[in-house]
Amino acid sequence: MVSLKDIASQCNVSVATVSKALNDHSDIGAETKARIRRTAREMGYVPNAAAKSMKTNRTHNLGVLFMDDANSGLQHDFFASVLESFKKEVEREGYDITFISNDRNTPGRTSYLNHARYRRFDGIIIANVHFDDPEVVELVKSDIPVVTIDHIYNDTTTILSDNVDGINKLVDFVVENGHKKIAYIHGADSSVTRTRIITFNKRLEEHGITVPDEYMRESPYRDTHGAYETTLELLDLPERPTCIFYPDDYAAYGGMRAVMEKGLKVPDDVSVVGFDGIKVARHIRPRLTTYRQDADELGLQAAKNLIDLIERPKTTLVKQVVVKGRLLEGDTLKKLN
Amino acid sequence: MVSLKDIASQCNVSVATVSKALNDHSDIGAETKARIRRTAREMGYVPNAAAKSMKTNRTHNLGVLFMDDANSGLQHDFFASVLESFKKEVEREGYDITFISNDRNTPGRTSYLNHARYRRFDGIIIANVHFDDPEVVELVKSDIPVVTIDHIYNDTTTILSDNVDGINKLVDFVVENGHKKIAYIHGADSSVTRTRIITFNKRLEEHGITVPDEYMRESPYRDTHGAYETTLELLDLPERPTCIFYPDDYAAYGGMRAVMEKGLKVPDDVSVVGFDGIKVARHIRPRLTTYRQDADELGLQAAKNLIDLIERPKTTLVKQVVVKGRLLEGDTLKKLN
DNA sequence: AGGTTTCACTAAAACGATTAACGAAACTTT
DNA sequence: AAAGTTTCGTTAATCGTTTTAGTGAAACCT
Repeated sequence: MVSLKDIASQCNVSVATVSKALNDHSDIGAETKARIRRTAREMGYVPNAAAKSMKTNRTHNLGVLFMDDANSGLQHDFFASVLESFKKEVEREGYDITFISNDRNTPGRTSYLNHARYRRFDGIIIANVHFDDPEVVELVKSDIPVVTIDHIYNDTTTILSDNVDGINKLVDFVVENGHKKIAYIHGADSSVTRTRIITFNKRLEEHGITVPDEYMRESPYRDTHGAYETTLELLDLPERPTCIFYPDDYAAYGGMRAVMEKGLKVPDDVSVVGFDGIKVARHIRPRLTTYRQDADELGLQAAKNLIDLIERPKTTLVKQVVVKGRLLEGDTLKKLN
Repeated sequence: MVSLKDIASQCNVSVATVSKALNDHSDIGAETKARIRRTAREMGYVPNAAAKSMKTNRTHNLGVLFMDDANSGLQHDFFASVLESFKKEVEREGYDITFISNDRNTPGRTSYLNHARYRRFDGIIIANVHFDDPEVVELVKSDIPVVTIDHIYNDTTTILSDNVDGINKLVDFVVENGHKKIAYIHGADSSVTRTRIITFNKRLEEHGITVPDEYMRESPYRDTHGAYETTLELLDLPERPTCIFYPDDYAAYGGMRAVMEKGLKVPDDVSVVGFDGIKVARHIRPRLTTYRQDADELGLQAAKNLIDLIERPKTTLVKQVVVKGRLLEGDTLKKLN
């Protein structure tokens, strides 16, 4: 590989001059600069990121921690979209992204934090992990700039979907369509789940509807089989709900399968409401009624905020950015009466 | 950050000794070694990947080029699975992965190759790109070890699905179910597409079935709308096909929508056959009849072969690894007669 | 006692860049 | 014309490692 030294000797100048010429410092003469740059191009010079980072203490490389223990990280349509959008934005700013390895049982692995230190990431984005994992907490508490998606820590910038808005919109829509017996299969406990449950109950109460305990069930996020089982339980209740909320779209498909296998129809017998707005759902009939989170905006905000934290630490505040989504009216909700 | 130098002065030994102790060289005494290692741990030492790579000429970082111009890279369920599997395997071997940025119109961007050189990737995996893009070709022709997924170059190791097996299995299955009027909406031209088309025609011929020209249509991969439109054309033919093959599962869903909007039923009026076996399809009814590519195995093979090329260049052959998938019998194929 | 091995460690160069400090012309001032 | 300013480069230190060659002391042999 051709280095500054090669260019220097080719041009009969010092290495320093070459460095300055290529970085457009003002103390190199115009034609010297031009000559050096031309030679660099002709020789096929490419800077060495490692060498550069040693001097500048900046790698222009961001760490991505993006995986739960179900390992559905990249295959999670919604988070893949967020990451895609994040990636696009940071690349525009000259950053690359590298995954923080997450396989907990590889021999010789180190903690997330040590991995991040080893690669000297300038910043880190965290999403879709166990946020109470001590290793994750350690990472968040470190001096490396961090942005989290969809989970609130103190002292950390967070980008999150407007879950309150989402649940409110869905509840309103369902109630407007005449539903009164509404069940909610919610995801496993987390700050997001709690927000959704509270909002769900509160909004229904405002509509004068109380939700019986047996209508509130827990089933993991993105677990179609769990949702399937839980839906069967709901359908066997003496007072069958007319509408079921799901923790996410995948779960909703599991639920719809249960409804169909019971010999019932969606939405004629049971209405179904998802959450997320996964892309593939737009191509499948019946179209799922759901709340589409704005993955692009989430990724964009994560990128912008992280880069601000890195490049302008003095003037950047830690904050929570809430991103609104929108109601997607599909064909899985029946208008009653 | 604590460096070798800090440990050295703490232990009253030279930097060289510390380096050797941590790397377990044989010429450091046992108790010195132990003392140094303990101190390193206590001081929270983490090696600096950049410094290390400068001396060793190895970054233990692999480049990933994984994006077509539709930017459906990460959101492509199938390729996300491949990448996930690839990632897991290389991490086991101590490698990280970094994306080669693909946004062609960011100011100051360099070619894929230059990006790869800048980061000094030890190797590169390429999938789902325009393989005839000059920049991709340049990358493949470079001296950096490369493995491609699903595209054959000379002199490059390729991991590919057994498209011949896939099409044969699907054709056999469809014919066994009594279909004779079989249309094929195939993807845009590529080595994979060509293989599939040739196999499709050949196998049907062996079954004594000739496919009229108007049954062969082209529509881009993963384009639900294109598939929708093309399906409408097929349904309007005087001799409507009884079964339609699609380039992939997404396209198949687009096609199914067209069938339904025509007031026809899948599979009663028109049977539908996909390709890929995307995960979400297992949760949606009707279940798509398709050929499930073994994404995990593809990723695993890509990882193993790439690492072999990097670590054992002398003894590793460039080769083509073919990975079989399996027929997924769903509910979208009707048994005729 | 002198010579040879072995052991445990150090010195120093090198990887490829950046940058503060310095210096020699050349050009302005007064 | 002496002094001050620009202008354009160079020198040398440095980032954190690895590695080759070398060193001195102890241990072994004869």
